[in-house]
Order: sequence, then C-alpha cells, then structure tokens
Amino acid sequence: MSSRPVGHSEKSQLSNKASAFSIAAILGDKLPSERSGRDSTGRSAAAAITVNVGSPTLPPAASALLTHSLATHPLSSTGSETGNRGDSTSPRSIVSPHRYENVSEKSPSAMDTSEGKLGPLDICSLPNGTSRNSSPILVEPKSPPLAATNLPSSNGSVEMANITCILETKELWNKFHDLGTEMIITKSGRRMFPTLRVSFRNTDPDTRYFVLMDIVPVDSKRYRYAYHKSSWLVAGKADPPLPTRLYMHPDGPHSGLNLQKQTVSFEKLKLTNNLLDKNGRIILNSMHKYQPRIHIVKKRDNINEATSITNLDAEEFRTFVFPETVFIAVTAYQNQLITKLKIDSNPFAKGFRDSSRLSDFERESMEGLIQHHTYARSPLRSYGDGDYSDAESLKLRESSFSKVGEQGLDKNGAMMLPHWALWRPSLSAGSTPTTYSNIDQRLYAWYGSMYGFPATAAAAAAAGIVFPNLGLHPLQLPDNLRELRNAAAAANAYSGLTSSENSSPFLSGSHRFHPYLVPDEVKREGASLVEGCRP
Amino acid sequence: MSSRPVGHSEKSQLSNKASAFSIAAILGDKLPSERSGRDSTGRSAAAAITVNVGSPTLPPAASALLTHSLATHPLSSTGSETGNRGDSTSPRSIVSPHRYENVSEKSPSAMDTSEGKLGPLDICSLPNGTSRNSSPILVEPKSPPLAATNLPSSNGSVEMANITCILETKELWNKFHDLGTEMIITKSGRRMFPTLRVSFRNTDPDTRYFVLMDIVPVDSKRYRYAYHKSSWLVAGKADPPLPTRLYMHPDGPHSGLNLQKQTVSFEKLKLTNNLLDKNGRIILNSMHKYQPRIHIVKKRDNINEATSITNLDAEEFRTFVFPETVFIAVTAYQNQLITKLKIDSNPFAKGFRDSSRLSDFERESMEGLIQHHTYARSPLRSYGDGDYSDAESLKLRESSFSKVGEQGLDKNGAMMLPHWALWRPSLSAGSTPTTYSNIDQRLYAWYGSMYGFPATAAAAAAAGIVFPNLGLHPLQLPDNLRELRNAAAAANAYSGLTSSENSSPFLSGSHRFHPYLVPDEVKREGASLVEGCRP
DNA sequence: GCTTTCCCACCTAGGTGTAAAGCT
DNA sequence: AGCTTTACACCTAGGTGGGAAAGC
Repeated sequence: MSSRPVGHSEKSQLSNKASAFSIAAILGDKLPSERSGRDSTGRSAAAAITVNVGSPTLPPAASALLTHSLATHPLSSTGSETGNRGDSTSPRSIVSPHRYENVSEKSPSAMDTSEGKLGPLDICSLPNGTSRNSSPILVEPKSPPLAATNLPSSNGSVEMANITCILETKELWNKFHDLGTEMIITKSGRRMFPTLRVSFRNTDPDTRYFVLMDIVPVDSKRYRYAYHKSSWLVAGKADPPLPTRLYMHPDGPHSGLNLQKQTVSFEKLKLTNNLLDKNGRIILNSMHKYQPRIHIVKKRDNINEATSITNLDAEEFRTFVFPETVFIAVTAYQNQLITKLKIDSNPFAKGFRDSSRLSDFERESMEGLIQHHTYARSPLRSYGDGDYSDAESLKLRESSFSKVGEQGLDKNGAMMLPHWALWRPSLSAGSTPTTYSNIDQRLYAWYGSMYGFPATAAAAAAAGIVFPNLGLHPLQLPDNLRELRNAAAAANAYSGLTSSENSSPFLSGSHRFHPYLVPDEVKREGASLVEGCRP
Repeated sequence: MSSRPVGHSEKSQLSNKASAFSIAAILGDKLPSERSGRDSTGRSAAAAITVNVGSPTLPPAASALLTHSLATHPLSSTGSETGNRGDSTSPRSIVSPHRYENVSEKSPSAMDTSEGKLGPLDICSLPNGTSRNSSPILVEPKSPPLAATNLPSSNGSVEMANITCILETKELWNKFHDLGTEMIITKSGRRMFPTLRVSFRNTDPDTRYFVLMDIVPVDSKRYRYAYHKSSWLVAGKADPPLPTRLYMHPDGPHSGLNLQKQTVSFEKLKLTNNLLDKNGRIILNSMHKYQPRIHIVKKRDNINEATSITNLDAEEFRTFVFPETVFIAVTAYQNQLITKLKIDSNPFAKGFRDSSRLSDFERESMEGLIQHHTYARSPLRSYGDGDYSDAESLKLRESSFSKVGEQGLDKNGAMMLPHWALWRPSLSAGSTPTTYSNIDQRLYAWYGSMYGFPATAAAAAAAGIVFPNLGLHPLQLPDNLRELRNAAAAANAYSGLTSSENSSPFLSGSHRFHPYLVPDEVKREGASLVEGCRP
C-alpha cells in the first residue's frame, strides 16, 4: 500500500484573462474628504447602524436611552412573520445542525407582510457624501454622549452602550456597494471579499469580549440579474430560510484593551451554499440579498455551568450593522464590473488582471487601494502609527476620477446604470426601494458552528436600531430578546468550558484542514456542554 | 506616492539539487515491531521521560510516589551551578524581554561541575529495540499504576501525576536521532523538523490545560563537526547561556477531553539565533546541544489577580522529556545524511529530492514516512479511527532495509559511523558518553515571549525524572520548584486576563505576520498584567 | 435559459536547502 | 578555516475567476 501526499494539479499552458471593459465607473466615485471618527490615525471608519440590545442590568442612563429609542420609533411586532417560520427558531430545534436540513418552509407568503411598511432606510436617502461620512451620534469617539460619565454596568465594567464599532476599508466596501456587491458562494466555501474588518472603541480594557458575525437576509426576495439591463431584478419570493449561523471570531475572547488597538478581521469566514455543511461556514441562498452583522458580547468572569444557567439574563452584548456591506450571494458573478473590481482589488485574483485595460494612473490608484486593504489586515497595526500615507494619496488619486461619474460603460459601450439602486436610493433610477424592515429576525445561536456545537436558537434580538445621523431606526424588530441573550450566554459558557481550542489552526496544524473543521466528537462535546447550560 | 504590494522574487532557471549519496543507512534502521501504549490505534508513541513536579496540593498517593522517587535517586543540588548564572534566573530580571539582551555571562566554567557525575543515561544503554519500545512505567496507558484509583487532587480534578504524554511520529524522530539531529536556526526563525507533536492521556476531561514547550541546553559544551570523521566533536565550553523562552501553545488552554483526542503540534514554533528577537521565537546558540521539553499546566478556574497571588503555590503542572528529540542547533547542516533525511522527509524540501538516488522501493518507503508525518498533523484525528495503514506498511517496508545496518557510506564510499553516539551509547563506537546530568536547570518563564510579556523566571523544576523502563532518573535536578510554579501561575494569570487573543493568526490575519508577532503595546500590556500578579 | 459545479491557470504566502558571499 | 548570512529556485498550501460542462 503505497501512500502518497495529496496530489497537486499540474499546470497547463492556457491563460485566461478577464474580458476587457472600462473600470472608469468603478474608480469614478468621489471619496469622502475626511475620515469619520479617527482623523488622527487616518483610519477610514464607516458609519455603523448600532443595534442596542438591552440587558436587565443596564444602568439607568443607558436604559433611559434605550427606552427613549423604543418610544420614539415605531417597533412593530413581526412576531407573526417570524412565527410562521418559527420551527427553526425555537431553541429546541437548534440543538443539532442536522435539524436544519429540513428547515420549515411554512407560509413563505408571510415573509413579505411588512414589506415597505416603514419605508426606505433613511440612511439611504442621505446625500452620498453625507452618508459616507456619517458618525454615529451615540457612540462615535469624538463626542460620545455617554463617554463623560462612562457609566459602569452592574458588574462594574464600562457600559456596553458606549462601545463603538468601526468598519475598516470602508472605501473599498463603498466601491463594491455602489456597483452592487456580490459574494461567491461555493460548495466548499468561499471567503468574502472585501473582508469584513472592524475595530472597536470604548471597550473596557479590563473586560473580555467575544466578537461574532452573522449574515441575515435583507428581504424575502429572490433576485436575478438582467444582463441586457445590467441590473438586478426581483425574481420572486425568497427560498426557504436557511440556518443562520453565528460565526464567533476564532481569536476570542479579546480583551477590551486589545480591541481598541487591533482590528478584528473575519477573513477566515467562508460562505457556502451547502446546506449540509458541517464546517461552520455560513450557509446562504444564492441570488438572495444579505446583511452581515457584527456582535460584541461581554465575557463574564468565573464561568461555570451554574452561573451560565442562573445569570442568563445578565448577558450583555451589542450588535452593529454596516449597510455598505450588504451583498447578493451568487454562485457566479453576474455584474462584470463586480468581477472587474474583485480582480483588481483582491490580491489572489491578480492573475486575471489585464494591465492593458488600465492606464498607469489607474493601475497605480488601484494598487493603492489594494495596498490599503492588505495593510489593514496586519494584526500589528495600532492607532496613530502614522503609516497611512497610502490611504492619503489614494484619496487624492481617486477623487480625480470623480469626473467619470457614477455611470460607466459596459463592454458594448452601452450606458450602465448603477445596479445597486435598491440599497442606495440616492443613486436610484426608478427601482422600487427596499427596506431593512423585514430583515429576517431570527438569529440562530449557532456559536458552535465552527466549533461544532449548535448552542441555542437566538432570534435577531434588536431592541432598536440607532442610525448614526438619524437616531433610532427600526432596522430590525424585536423578536425574542432572550434568544440572543441565550446565545451570548452560550458563547460565554463555551468559552469557560472549552475556549477556542478548536478554532485555532495550530492545534494539530494540518494546512489541509480549516480551524473550523472539528471532529464529530468535539461537536458532540460542545453540544452537550451547551445543553447543560439550558436546563 | 505609488504604493505596491510587497515584491515577490522572480524565478530563475537554475535548479540546484542536493548532492547524491546513499540513503541506505538512513532507511536501514530496524523499527520496533510493536507500538508502545496505543496498539489499538496504531499510533506510534515514544517513551517519555516524565519530570514530576510536585505540588503542595498533591494527594497522598501521588506525593508518596514523588517522595519515593526523590528518595531512591540521587538528586544532588545544583544550586551552586545555577546560582552562578543566577542573575538571569531571578524573577526580577525577567520582567522584560529586553533584559535578556545583556544576559549574565558569569562563571561559564561552573557549568560543567556536574559533568558525568551521574553517569550516562541508562536509557541510552538499553538495547536499541528495547529503548524504542519502552513504556513509562508510571503513566503508560496500558497499566498506569494510579489509573485505577484516579486520585483526585485537592481541587477535585484528576491528578496531574496520571497524565501521560506521547511523542508522535517517533519513527521519524528516531531516524534523525540515530544520525544526530540538527536543527537550522536563522535570524528570521526556522521551524523545527521533525515537528514536535505530542498527545496526552489521562487528562481530566473537565479540566483545562496549557501545553508549553521549551528547549534547554543538554550540556555546557560547544560542538563542531569533523567532516573528515563525519562526526561531532566537543569544541569547548558552551557560549554564554541565552534566555530560555517558554513557548505556550497558541491554541491553549485545551480541555482535557480534547487533549485526549487531538495531537498538540508545535509546528509553528521557530528557532532563531537572534538574541534580540522580539517575536517569541526560541533563541538558541549554534553548535550547542539542546533538549526540547513539553510542559502541561493545569488551568485554574476563576482566575483573577487575587487568586493568582494567593494560590501561587497551588499550581499544578508536569514536564515530559523525549530524549530522541535532542538536537544540535546549526546555521547550516553539517552532516550530509541529516540533510538528505530532511530533504526526503520534509514536504517543503521536495524540490531538492533527487529520485535518481532512490529506488522506487526506497522512494515509496520514504513517502510513507512523510505521509505518516503529515497525517499526524491533522487536528481531526481521533484515536481508533483506523487510518494507520500507512504506518503499518511503512514498518514492513523499512524493516527490509535493516540488512544495510547501522552504518552507511559517505559520498566517498568510506564507512560512516553513526554520529550520534553521544546520545545513543548503544550505537557508540567509542565516544565519551555524555549525560543529561548537567542540562541547564533554569527554565525562564517567558510565557509572554510570543505574547509579548516575559512572565517570570522559572528554573527547570524537576523533582525527579521517571524513565520509562528504569524508574526515576536524575535527568534534571531540582533548582527552584517554585519558579516553574510561578511560571504556571503566570500562564494562568495571562489566560484569565488576556487569553490567547494575541496568539492566533486570525485576529487581523495578515499572512505576512506570525501569530507571535505582537505590537509593543500588547507586550507592555501583558507584562504589566503579569506584574500585577506578582506583587 | 438560467444556475451550479468542476477543473484549471495563476496568483499570494511562506517553508525548504543551496551556493555564494560575508564575517571573524 | 569555520561559521553565518543572503538571494533564490522550488516546493506546499490554498485563495482567485474563467470557462466548459452539467444540472435543472
């Protein structure tokens, strides 16, 4: 029995290049002339929609804020909507990932009941430049209303409500967003590009946090791309909802101190269309629109099973949404401009670049953007290290392309409208605006997705959404606050019992396996541990 | 200002191949006909020298065992020896990594005072086959004397003394060991090959552990390689000792349950000769002989600064030494047979393989070994998954080479003696046997080496060494038990305060930076945190 | 007709020993 | 003369989109 290393495919001689078309429209987007938040560092920060999730232990001021938010904005219950899909949202049905394989398909028609009820997102109605430079009014570092008091929570740490989340490489996200971001999903899993990278402010240096990400449907529609119109169209109702997996950042928990210094990158997260995926990748429906979300959960000290049970309601967490990271999942790129932008900005796609399509000036600008994106990945960056000259010069260069305008030309020379009007009404050419109001409410707590254990169900637990410039907005409606709280508790319980030992690529270190690849034994362990937390 | 991605070197056309010489001597080593310990799984397990480090909380039976060990074997104090080098061993001098830059060079002559005092290691006198199949009499899974009772320690967990550590890919280590293992050290850091991979038995499933590794000098000598004799010679006294860094496995802490299922691989550990290294790589002197060691430290629950201080003496840990992993650090390979074996067994060196030197049969055998080594890296392996057919067939194949004998031919056709006689007296051709008796005793607790903080000094804290077949052996003498205990406490304190968040490659995920590369800010944080634990 | 899958060329990132140059 | 450093060819490992083929 001769055993050989896994074979490597031999290279052949054919070189395929991407078809040529103008990238002017891609580059021709005005960049903000100032950076929100952290001017001194040069870091580009995106405005975040913050989802404040109240905890019973909220201090008076924070609770008042939350209450105010709830009172001044209509938070219509979508219980009936989510209830119709509720089989998969009940905690009991999420004990095992396999439960999702025959996920409920009840009442798909109920998914659209709230469509348009609350109108388009206000943030989308803002002038382009304004929306890109918006600062969260609640938590932005420059003038956080609660920063002066720095209200301690019941356990003595800095209040969660003060925490700010900043989207890195926002310029790149904006470029994709303007075209209509597409993300490839494959059976074996595909990374996102751009990578979602965030940093935090106002975390308590002495507190430890988990950072998580999930991706929720934006609406209940299925889309298709009209090539002749170069735009996305609604193709019908959404396919049956999939298990929403919560991806816990494998490095967690993080100290609040380091969260202030280091960028949290979700570059290892992978998207798949494989409903049977057992590797913790996030499962999405192709041709559906999705919104990534970032959650930060305070880690409790002295975790053990008893406290996990008794203090379930004391969990504290916070959710952030960046509208510019919305995307449509695809199995193959639809919009050629997206393909082009991916090729020109993702280093791994460099082999498809065709320098003949770009002038030296364009090439230089593009590489600046790439450099910026790559640089942001370094774990060594700290604020104020003054290494942002690239970003500086990039903006000067890119702004020179603004004359090209928002419209580009397709490969046939036809005028191309911006295709992402659905999400950027200010750029719309007549499409029916879609809202976030019926984002899927359920947040299945599957903290063990990459660790192997399905923790507990957690519906999207938004008590209210604070828009950076507009105050609270009902981006997501409250479904079951306790669910996300349970999920947070599960994260803490998992941390206390097994930590991140299954999430690191170093434990046994085969490069052939991803850190989220966990043997079934481990998955069972995790599952049982979580079960133990929920008597 | 055009910024471009880091340049990649262009490939040229010249192909350099390793010089050809026979590998028969390398392959011609009889392998053990049985596996120690885990026959049912097919996993090859190496005999470990276990260094029992007593804890004040040891239960009666374990303490009795330890006492017996101490009583029946001479544990002469080497306090004077280590005391002469003591500046760098005092906890106070290890607060900062920078302290090491001018490490003490006092009394180098004192290093050899115990040379030969205890005679050669008995394990080296064993018949070859016996030493390779030896099972630790204390802790080997098949008949652990204490397994039946499974004595709980004072905190209710399974006793540390029961824990067994097993060296993976022992066959490969033995092949190198027979030739005289050399490990390249470079300024930028070089991985070890073979990689040190261990698994554990009898860990408490509900307890969490840190797994650490350090590399300590075997003796106080400097070596040189005599090409004309194809053997290593003593070249004089050792260079001034270097700061011994404790490398904490970046995935820790691990649950005892997973430690029983998964192999802990130290493949990311790097060796360097750069005394100013700030990246947590292990610093070694070239042309010096070293012994890797594995430490497992029980993680305490409910870590906080108070308990870290008050319970310092309650730390529980255990140290394991595998003599077949001894090596000489080199900046360039000396023994061409080592070069050949590395090329033929390290997948990354495949480009230097010259198939003309090997028959198909030899090639097949070598690849089986490689496959085995690679396979052992998978984090997904669990015991009893029956995938060891490669290892099985490998042994059959390799045994057919035994006729070649222990001696090979150098490239000139001259008879080559085994060069590692110093460590394998049974293979010796007259070299003066060297012992482990004067292994450097000091174990500097530099848990923060890759995390950025030098925790505390910890001398090699051996209360006694249990040889698999021979009982206790004074491999290492007790210097300062409390030091390693402090180091363990520091590890726990670090875990409680910052966990492994600096150790993972995913936090910001640049592939250009290793997980141990931590910005100075983080290092200061870690250092101060540890300082806080040691008032 | 539209969507998905698969294999592939071509990248990034980085782990090897080589050979020549550099150092002492 | 012996040891160390450096650039580099050549690997492993795996992330890209292309395009043909397969589904559906």
